[in-house]
Amino acid sequence: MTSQTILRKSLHHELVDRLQTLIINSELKPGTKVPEKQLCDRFGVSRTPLREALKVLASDGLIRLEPNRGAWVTQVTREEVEEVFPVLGALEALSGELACKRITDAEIRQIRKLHDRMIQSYERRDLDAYFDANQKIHRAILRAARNGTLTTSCQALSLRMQRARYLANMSEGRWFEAVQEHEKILQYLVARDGPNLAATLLKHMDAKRVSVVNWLRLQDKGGAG
Amino acid sequence: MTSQTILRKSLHHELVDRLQTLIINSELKPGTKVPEKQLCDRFGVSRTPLREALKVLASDGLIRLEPNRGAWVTQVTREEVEEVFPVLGALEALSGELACKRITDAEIRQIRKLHDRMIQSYERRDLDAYFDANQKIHRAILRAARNGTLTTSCQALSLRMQRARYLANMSEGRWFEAVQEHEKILQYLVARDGPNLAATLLKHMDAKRVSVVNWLRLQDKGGAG
DNA sequence: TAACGTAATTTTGAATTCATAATTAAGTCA
DNA sequence: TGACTTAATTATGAATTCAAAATTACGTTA
Repeated sequence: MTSQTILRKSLHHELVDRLQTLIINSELKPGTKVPEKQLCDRFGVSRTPLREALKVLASDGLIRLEPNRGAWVTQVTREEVEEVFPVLGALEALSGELACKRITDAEIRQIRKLHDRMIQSYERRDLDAYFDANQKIHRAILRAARNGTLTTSCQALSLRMQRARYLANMSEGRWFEAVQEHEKILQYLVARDGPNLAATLLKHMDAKRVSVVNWLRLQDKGGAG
Repeated sequence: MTSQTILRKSLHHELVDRLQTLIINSELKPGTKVPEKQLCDRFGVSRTPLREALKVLASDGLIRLEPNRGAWVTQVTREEVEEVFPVLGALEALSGELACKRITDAEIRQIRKLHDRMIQSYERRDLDAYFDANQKIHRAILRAARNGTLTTSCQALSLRMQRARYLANMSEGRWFEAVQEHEKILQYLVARDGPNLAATLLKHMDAKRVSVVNWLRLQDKGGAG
């Protein structure tokens, strides 16, 4: 039993969470093998619940199971990005549309706060803080849509892009553009203008796709990340 | 080792498929407990791979895991239907849009064949054959969209609705309407008219939602299914 | 030394075992 | 009889064990 030993109710569920975190923080690096034994030691669990968690992560596309060769952390490929972002775009557009119908004034105030914080992070050029606030805004809109299935689907896909998205240090120009888009997002949300919010979120997501694809292209050329 | 014993490579993966089938065919009935031991006997496997499969099915929402109380087949509730269909609508709309950009003439010919078969099934009032052709059409459009992620997401959600959808014996009026919608779907696909195909698929899915919700309402009142 | 083949080791997949929690059955008392 | 305890049984969650596959280490030969 190490200090990190897990004590919560459903072991495999907790492990799913923890492993997701490790993958997003790229403590488990894309393209590498999932060190089963090492993780068992680290979390103080046996292989059974760990392997249960791996099956779930595999069905979410975060790892790939190779028969008799173990589990591998999946790479974020260009093909995957080109697939996932359009789907994410459609889902976020829907979330915007639903949110406009259901969001409360209090929730809008909350989002405005997050928005302001995001703008301040932008002005400081603090990418980490920017992404944090950004993500919280998208999540808040999703929550306002009052659709758990939508939330789950979005988050699953988001997760797959997150590694890449975090690493995609945007160009100064793209960053400015993204901030402008967010001004519109807030504006349409306040106006409860579903169609325009949906369209803006869709465009926003497509721009993100382009940004991430560009970054991947650089990665391929430039070598190490 | 019974006659149904599974021999394929990845046991848990095969079990995920088989259990999904059992649930869709409601051989495992909504609201009932998943008979772990019985299934192990039936498939000639031990509890380990079966339980791995159950974790995956739980993450897809087909079953619910209650700590220390086993796995239960989830009910199709009205709330779930109201959540899932809008998401499915958005995804199918996207699939239509993408399909229009990418579908080949050969694929359209194939879909036309399925369409004709569906119409014939309608004229015979053969609901099973109708649903079969219907589903194949939707899958063919999805395939033409050339987006594996979209396909996976759609099918996961579809699966959750399938039990309900099959059982939703449509009213004569609704059935006629659905057929009309499918005529438009084929038409827009042939014309490669993405926006209109998307809109039609969205409407189609929303009508399905209404139909399923109505059927659930009857279930609640009338008792047994 | 480099390529190949074989033995030792490790890893994987899945069955089995084991402690604990939940359920059922049996017994007690009003 | 019917509510409440308590004991027996069963089911669950997770560790352990075991056979088979893959990998590594080693030795042989050209």
